[in-house]
Amino acid sequence: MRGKHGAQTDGAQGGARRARGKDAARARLDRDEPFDLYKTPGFLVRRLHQIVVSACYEGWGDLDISPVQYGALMAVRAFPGIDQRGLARAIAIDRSSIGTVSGQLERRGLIARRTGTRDKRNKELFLTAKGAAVLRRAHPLAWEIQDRILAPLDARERRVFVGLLAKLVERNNALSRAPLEPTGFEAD
Amino acid sequence: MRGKHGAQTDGAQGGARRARGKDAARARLDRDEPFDLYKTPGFLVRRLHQIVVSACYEGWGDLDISPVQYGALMAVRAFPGIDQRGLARAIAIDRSSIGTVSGQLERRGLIARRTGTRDKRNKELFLTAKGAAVLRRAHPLAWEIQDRILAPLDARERRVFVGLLAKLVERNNALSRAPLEPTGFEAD
DNA sequence: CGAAAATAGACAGTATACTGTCTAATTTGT
DNA sequence: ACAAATTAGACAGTATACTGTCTATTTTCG
Repeated sequence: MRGKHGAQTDGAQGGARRARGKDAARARLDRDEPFDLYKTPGFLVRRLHQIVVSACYEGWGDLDISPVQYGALMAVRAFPGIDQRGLARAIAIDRSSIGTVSGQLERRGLIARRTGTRDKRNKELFLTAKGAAVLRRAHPLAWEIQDRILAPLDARERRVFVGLLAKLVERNNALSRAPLEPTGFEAD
Repeated sequence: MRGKHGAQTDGAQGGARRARGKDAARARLDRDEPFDLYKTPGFLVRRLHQIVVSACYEGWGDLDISPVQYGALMAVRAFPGIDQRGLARAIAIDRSSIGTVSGQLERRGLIARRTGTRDKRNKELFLTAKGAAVLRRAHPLAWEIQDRILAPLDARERRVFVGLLAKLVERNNALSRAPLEPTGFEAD
C-alpha cells in the first residue's frame, strides 16, 4: 500500500516508531509480513466487482435490473428462443442460477418462458415487449455507468485495462466453474 | 413496441416459428446492434471475479476458506481485538455480511469472539492457534493462486494491470456500498 | 442527571453463485 | 425396441453481499 490506498493507512503498517497504544497490533504486523491484502489482485477484483454492481443499481435506478439480468435480457434478445442452459453458457452463469434469474425476469414480465416444442425438457426464452422496452432504456445507461467507472483512467489506460482484463478472462475461462461458451445458440 | 424490436417477441405471443438455427440468430445480431456484452468491463469484471473465487477454492483445497474469509483472517491477525464493524471496514464488506463471516470463522474455531470489555456492544475478534495455522498454510498458496490467474500476462503487463485495477478501485471507493476504510483499528 | 441520539450486533429478507440431488424427457447403444 | 445413459430443469442447501429493522448499550447534551 504505501500511499496506494491513501495515507490514512498508518494503522495498518506505517509509522511504527510512533506507536503508542496499539503495540500489540503493530507488533503482529511487523513480525511476520505486512497486511498486504490491499495489493492482491484477488482483493482488488472483488472490490471492483462490488463497485460495478453498485454503479449498475444506481445507474439503472428504477429499471431495477441487475448486471446479470441485463446480460440475460441482452442474450435473449440476441438469441430468441434460446433455452435456459444455452443462456447460462452464453452469459457464463451457473446452470442453477439461471433458473432463478429467468424466473425473476418472467415474473416481472420481461421475458416469456415456453416449454420447448421440439424438446419438452427445454424452456425456450423470448423477450417480451416490456423486456424490450426495459432494454432500450438500459442500454445507453450501461455505457454511462461504464464511463463513470472508467473515469479515473484516460483513453489509453482504458484500452489497456480492458484489453488486459479481456485477456485474463479469456485465458482463464476454463478455470471458472461456469465457463463462457459464446456459441450459445446452435439450434438443429 | 411492435415496430423495431417487436419481431423478437413474436415467438412469445404465438408465432411458433422455428428459428432456422444460426441464420435467425445472426440476422437479429446484425440488424440492431451486436451482442457486445462480452466487451463490456462490467461483464469482464464479473467473469474475473468468478474466476478468482473458483481459483481460490481450488487452490486452497482442504483449507476450505473463501477469499473473504482469508481476508478476514488476515485482518484479524493484523489487528487483534478488532471489532466486527472495524473488520468490515478493513476488508470492505457489508456490516451485515461480517456477522455471517465471523460467525462461520468462530464456528470453525479459526477466530474467537469476545464481548468487548470496555464497550459491551462490541465483539472483539482474535485469531486462534488453529486460525493462525490455517493462515500460515493459506498465505503461500495465495501467491500461487494469484500467479496462476495472472499467468496469461507477462511481468510488465501484470504491473500495468494491477496498477490500473488498484487505481480504479481506489478512485471508485466511494461508489461502492461497502467502501474500504483501511484505518480499521483505532483503539483508544 | 436523564432523555435523545448514535452505535454494535443480530436477524429477516432478497439477489447472485455455486453444489448436489431429483424428476421428466430424450438420446444412445445393444 | 427397449434399457441405460444423458440432458434440462427444478429444488434444497451453502456462501457472499446487500437492505432494513430490532435490541442492547453507550454517548451526547439540554
